[in-house]
Amino acid sequence: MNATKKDDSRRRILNSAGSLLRERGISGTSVAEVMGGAGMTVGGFYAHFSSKEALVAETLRDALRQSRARLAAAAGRKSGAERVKAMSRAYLSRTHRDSPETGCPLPATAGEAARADAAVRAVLAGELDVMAAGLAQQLAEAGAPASRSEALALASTMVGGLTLARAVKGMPLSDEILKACRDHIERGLPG
Amino acid sequence: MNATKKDDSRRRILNSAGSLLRERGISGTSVAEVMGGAGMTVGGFYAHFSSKEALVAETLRDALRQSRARLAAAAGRKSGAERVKAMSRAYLSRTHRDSPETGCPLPATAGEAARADAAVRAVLAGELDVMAAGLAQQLAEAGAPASRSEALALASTMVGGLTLARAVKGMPLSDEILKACRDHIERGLPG
DNA sequence: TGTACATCAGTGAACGCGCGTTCACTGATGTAC
DNA sequence: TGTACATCAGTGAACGCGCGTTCACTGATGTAC
Repeated sequence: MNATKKDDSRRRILNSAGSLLRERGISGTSVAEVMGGAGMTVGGFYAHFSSKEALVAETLRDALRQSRARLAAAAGRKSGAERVKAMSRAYLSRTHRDSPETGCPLPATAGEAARADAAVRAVLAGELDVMAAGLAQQLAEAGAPASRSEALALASTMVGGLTLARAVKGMPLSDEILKACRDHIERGLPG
Repeated sequence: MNATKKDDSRRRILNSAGSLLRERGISGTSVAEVMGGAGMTVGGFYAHFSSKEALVAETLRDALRQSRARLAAAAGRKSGAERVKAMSRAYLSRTHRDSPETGCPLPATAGEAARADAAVRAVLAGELDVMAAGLAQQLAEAGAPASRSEALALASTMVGGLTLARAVKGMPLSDEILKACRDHIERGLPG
């Protein structure tokens, strides 16, 4: 089963939606603009997705997986506390703050997700769970007790810190928040 | 200088906007609905505020102050680590998660704030700074080193945790996130 | 090899709707004399 | 005390616009014979 032209179009739609969603959130992203970014016009959209909500759910899943893969790549071959530290530094970096369109979709979308439909929220829950499991494993390897609980708190600090840093971007407080979260996380790691 | 009828109307507009903004975020809140909630019609709005953005900035300042006062009330006469613990428990509670319209405006608005105009972001920075200073003082009283930095990380964990808990509201993961953040914060407190 | 036909991804214009903002007007209130 | 006038908060309809979604159509591609 080769990749058809339609599969290719769908990929381009998801990539376009991925960038826009990360940069402007759910309500800030229009179907027409997504299609434009994919090199097509609005009318063709419904041959690929049944609604904007369906697109958002698919795109979020896709973007969250990409984001996890990126973080894993940033951590290289490290493991345990060193791996968590590398991930925290990559996530809470100025680069990540200033390049939302290629990063984690949560800062731009998590607030809106509370009001999104069930499919969107289910995707979020599923991907968050995978993310937490991965972090918990590294924390357990590092010898941390209550590693799953710690992993969820870690994720909350990273998402909250990046969200607040972006909200005050351009002011000294922004860098200060990133550094504070990085330091806090590193201080809490075993070893 | 008595409170005039106009002052009273302005107050009602701010209160209405305060509830809606906390519940639905910036783009989810319309000027017409705000005015309806204040018992008036759309047309009168511009006698009180020059634009929706101006209303959002004023409302955010107002709501953030209210939220700080509420947290302070929840902590009663406690001080130091005990005070921080009480605030963390109140902030990361199921009640707060399930009653956004009377709580902290950050979870619903911080993601959007990154794309809001300078006035909105300046209000956020100012109020965050006051919040951090207050927390830092309690942490310093409790004997924590780097208390300002810790205060910023604490705020990030609370905002991030509540945002994620709301995004997956109705699923077991939601309660789990709240508890994980509370436990993490309490584990990090001196004493 | 060539012709006729079916399929279907994508186009482009249109739809109804809600948005932020504007504006001519109303009607209650306060001041001037 | 009573009358004329100015003020101005609030009304309600209208504006232009962008949104998500629909739909008749196009034109490239593949299959049948």
